[in-house]
Amino acid sequence: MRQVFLSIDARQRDAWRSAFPAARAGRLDEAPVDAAVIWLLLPAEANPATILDRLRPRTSPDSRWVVLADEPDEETALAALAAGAVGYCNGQAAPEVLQQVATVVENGGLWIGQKLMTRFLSTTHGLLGGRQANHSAWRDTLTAREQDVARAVAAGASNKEIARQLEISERTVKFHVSALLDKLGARDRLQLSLIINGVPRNA
Amino acid sequence: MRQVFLSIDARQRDAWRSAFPAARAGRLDEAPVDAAVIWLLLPAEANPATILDRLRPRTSPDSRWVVLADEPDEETALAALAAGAVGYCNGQAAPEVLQQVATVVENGGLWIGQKLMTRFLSTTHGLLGGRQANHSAWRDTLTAREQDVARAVAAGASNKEIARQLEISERTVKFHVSALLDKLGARDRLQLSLIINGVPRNA
DNA sequence: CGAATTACCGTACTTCAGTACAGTAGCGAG
DNA sequence: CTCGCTACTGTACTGAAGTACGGTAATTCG
Repeated sequence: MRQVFLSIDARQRDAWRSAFPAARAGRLDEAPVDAAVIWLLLPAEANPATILDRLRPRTSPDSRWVVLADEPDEETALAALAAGAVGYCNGQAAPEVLQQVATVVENGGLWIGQKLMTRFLSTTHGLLGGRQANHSAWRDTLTAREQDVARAVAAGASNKEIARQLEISERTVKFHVSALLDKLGARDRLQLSLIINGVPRNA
Repeated sequence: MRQVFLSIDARQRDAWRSAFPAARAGRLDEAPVDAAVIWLLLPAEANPATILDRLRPRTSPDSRWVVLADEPDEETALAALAAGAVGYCNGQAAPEVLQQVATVVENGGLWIGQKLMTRFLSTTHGLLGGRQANHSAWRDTLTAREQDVARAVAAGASNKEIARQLEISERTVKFHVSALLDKLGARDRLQLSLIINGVPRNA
């Protein structure tokens, strides 16, 4: 049996069900589990480490774990991976995505999702003292002044505030903002801030 | 063409060659590159960020990058991933491993190798341990519905889009957004998104 | 020199966000 | 049963964001 789905209360995930129609679902405290990939739906407050540790003796040493979370967050992802999981993704993900995850982890890969990855990396990179000349992807298309405005927008400033900060008219701020939206393909300043802050938009 | 192998001096990798006999190899500074997976053999002293940034405009935005290193190290791995690579592995790896890496990254996965992964995690985990009260701080003040709206706003959706997503009227979305701004002390939805996305506040 | 780029500013306009001030309805606690 | 909380909706309004025209001045580059 390749895939098994486990949850605490035998809750079912429709997306998962349709991704792997032939697979089995069960409860966490069940008898020995044998599968290539074991999917775990954990409640938000649960500690992945404890659960994985309790489960490990009842499973084959070479099965691969994927933790599903309804509200993924960085900390839990780290905890899950540290506890031996090789995948961490949103429980509401589309069936196609889940199948992709399966392919990846079965082949020895690691899946933590694009969104988590970015945040994860930005945090880590800063903490490790890496020089932050990294996300220059957006930077090199922009002029110096546009970068000033971009930073201010990304920090949540209004046009009026930016105008005061840079000592230019509000009209000129709008001018630069429009250029930024155009160059970076954003619809409004919020999406602009997501791009600049490295938060990818969802599909 | 699915795989392309690039290096600075047209050096060849036998392992890679036999993993993908049909694929093409070339030099870094070549004309536009189009491939699903682009393999990059970088010298130890090179900065992955610089090279990837220089290369990015000449490639399709949805190609996946794998950086090969003769002497893999944690810092370079981080730099490569931060610069947009989705794989980092030893250039001397066996063909079977390389094919596995290809499968993983083509399916949207991330490959950084078992050894690096463990070191990586232990470092990160320790560093992140301290500062963790922030992410769920906003969650427990909010009702279930407010959290739905909060997530959508943070992702950059407009009121109209959220209304469609949640199947409620635009007016109700505004209602929830106002409650969110009040509860979380944000001035507008941009600041709200910064709070929810965990982007630190500056002046 | 002309052309392109950058930075700057103005008025007028449309669209959206957010608030004010209403209201209905369900549900659980005291 | 009333009180409080939550979810939902409506109309009307203000102000901000963003666009569409317009313009001047300085710089670099072929």
